[in-house]
Amino acid sequence: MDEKSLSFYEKVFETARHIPRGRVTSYGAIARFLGSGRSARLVGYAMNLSHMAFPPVPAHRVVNRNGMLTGRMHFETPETMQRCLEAEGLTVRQHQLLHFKEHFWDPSAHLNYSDLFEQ
DNA sequence: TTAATGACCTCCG
DNA sequence: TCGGAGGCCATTA
Repeated sequence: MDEKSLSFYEKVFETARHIPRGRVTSYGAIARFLGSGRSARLVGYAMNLSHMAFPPVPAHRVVNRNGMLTGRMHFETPETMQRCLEAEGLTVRQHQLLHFKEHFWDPSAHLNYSDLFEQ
């Protein structure tokens, strides 16, 4: 599969893999980076499939716009997502990320779409 | 082919 | 400032 055949969710995977350890981003931020800021739901759908993706996708670093761990139910156990984040130095309270803004990592500010998907 | 679904976001009252 | 409703678009049945 060449870069042009990359489906939307494969681009989501590739973007998510670039999220630095200890940082997080949002579905909407990824959607905007991929060119369709209104496709945030598709990013969520893509994360559903990320379990069988290889290389692995750090899906736990993707939360919703408020820093809530809305996707925790889709991990092996509802605690998995929180544990992964805490293992990276983040603090989770009531299924919500503390200091979300400070740890927020915006793909469109650190990555270049052309570099990733168009060489 | 049509209809329904979804780990969301934004706008409007 | 807060809450509700609509919209978006790929994938699956």
